[in-house]
Amino acid sequence: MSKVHIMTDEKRIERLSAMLKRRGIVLPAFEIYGGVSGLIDYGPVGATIKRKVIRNWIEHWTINGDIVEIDSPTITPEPVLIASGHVGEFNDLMTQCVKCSSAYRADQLAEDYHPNPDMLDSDEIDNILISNNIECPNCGEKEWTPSRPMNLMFGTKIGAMKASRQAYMRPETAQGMFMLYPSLYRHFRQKLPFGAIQTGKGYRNEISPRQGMIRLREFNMAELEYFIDPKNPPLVDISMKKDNVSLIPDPKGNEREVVKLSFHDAINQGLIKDRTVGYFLSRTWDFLMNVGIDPSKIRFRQHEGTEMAHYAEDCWDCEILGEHGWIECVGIANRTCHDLLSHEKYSNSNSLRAWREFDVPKIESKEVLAPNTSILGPVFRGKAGLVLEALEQLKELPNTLPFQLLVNDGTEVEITSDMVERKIVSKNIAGEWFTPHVIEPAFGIDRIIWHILDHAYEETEKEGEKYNLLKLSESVAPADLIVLPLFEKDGMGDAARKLNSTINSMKGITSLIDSSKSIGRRYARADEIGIPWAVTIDHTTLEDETVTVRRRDDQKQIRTGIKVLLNLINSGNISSLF
RNA sequence: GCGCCUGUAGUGAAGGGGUUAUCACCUGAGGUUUCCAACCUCAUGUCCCGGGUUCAAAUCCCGGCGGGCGCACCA
Repeated sequence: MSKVHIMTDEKRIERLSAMLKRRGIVLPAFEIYGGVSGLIDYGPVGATIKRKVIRNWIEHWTINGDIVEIDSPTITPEPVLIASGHVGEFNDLMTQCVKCSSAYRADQLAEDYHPNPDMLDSDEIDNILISNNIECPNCGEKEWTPSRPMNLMFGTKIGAMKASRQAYMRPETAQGMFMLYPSLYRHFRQKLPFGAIQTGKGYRNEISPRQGMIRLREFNMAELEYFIDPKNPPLVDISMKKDNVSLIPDPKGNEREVVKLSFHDAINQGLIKDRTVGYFLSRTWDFLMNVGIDPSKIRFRQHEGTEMAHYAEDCWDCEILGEHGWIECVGIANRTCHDLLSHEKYSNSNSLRAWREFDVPKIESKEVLAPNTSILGPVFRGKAGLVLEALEQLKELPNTLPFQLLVNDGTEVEITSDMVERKIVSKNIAGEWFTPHVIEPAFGIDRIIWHILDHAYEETEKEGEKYNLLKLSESVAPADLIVLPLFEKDGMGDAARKLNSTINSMKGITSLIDSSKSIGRRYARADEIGIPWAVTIDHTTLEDETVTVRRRDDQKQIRTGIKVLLNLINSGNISSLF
């Protein structure tokens, strides 16, 4: 990742983090036992925000019907991750230069001294480093720390004792979608394109988790695998996408400059090469708008060849600017057929393909030597199968019979004219099997939530005092509204409780109630956790069934009837009051 | 993993080898109050963990754990 130095306001991060902790949004996990780096809790307020972000994400992708949700285990048997490449990629031995602390893959240092260094264990490879006086490429020193495997996956065992199988906590949810490909293919009536999404936990045993919620050891992922026929890519229409976005394309000419273009133009000008990738970039943009990310703090950056993941053919990151600088929050990769092909190879399954029908069936006719098995069989006995195979594979037919046929076991046999019949066979070929390509948008939910909070957090002043508010989008706010009795007495408290339970009985609507301390303080508390609307019950309410509705973002208040308000809440349209 | 800095109520801070660790805000109970963190009374709650030095450790030392930054690593 290119280094980006942004002036970050560390004090603001501290104040924001303190608020998140104080208000039960995001907290360090296991804190009474000292905490564990890279693990966090979402508290009573944060868990709701997280759930709403994920729900928005699921609805965003499933709305067209071509994408379905699945859910698979986090514990994954080793062969799956061998096929996916994770075991190989993650099990490298690392060593460090004692002098300058540069870290290297030990097998790469030992490359010239052993034919197959990645097969060695750490003692063997340490010996090679010492006995060959291998120098540190950085400082030239020849002293190395003992090498150790840098396995970024959490290992575990399925079952006990001898019967147990090696397994890992999944490092990504994507493999679950590939495992279910056969089921998805049937579900979608064997027609591409289609996709599957999954949200859930992923695990990476990071060497040094940093930056709060940015690099976690257990984190929330949301991934989409969209399967396409590369020869008939889906028709996507993004002509409506006129918003200008910031793009940093991979330069052929070594320029890494931000280009402001609409997705539509970026595709038409060839800046985004794959239309389908472009479509998902624009849909990603839409999602980030929905959950309240600041559009001026988003950019899409194409990976350079060297940083491309081991599977990806083309890759764009969506980066979001926050207090930690530009952070990769979404990766959109064209993984091509890599995963399905690899699983097909390792699992011996033949159901990881799709059928492509030709527009016009192909008629293939060729001249063959059709075997007469009643003669061939008795003559060649055990070898007959090999002979048949060799006959079928024959590229050029002999002009005359008998002839010498080379069989797969290296021997030659004589084929006489009574054993075969020369004839022309024609075959009607309606289509072909192929391995679909897959486009993968992968979202880091925790990173997105951090930026939602970061962008929504506003520090202002009110009558000389500091005043914080969280201007969350209604779609991710921890509650839709809060009901506040001006006072507990004279029946206002009862009226508030009644209204609150009426609102909460509406499907999908969450209302809170708060009656402790002064009204100003309660507004402040609600503002700080981002509740967009406050409904206040006062003396007038008791007389004429009206309440005041207060808008978080400008503290404006409007008086309206309870019945009118209930209708607006139900239709999600409170803002039309203002 | 290395280096530098760091850890005191829920939050933010002060202090510091010796009686009962200080302050503000927050939180809770009661009072007061006719819409934006008001006020009064009372209450709850803290020295990250382990070891060492010492008559005595929250304070000094060592280690661990956590946090921040830099280097390295990072799908």
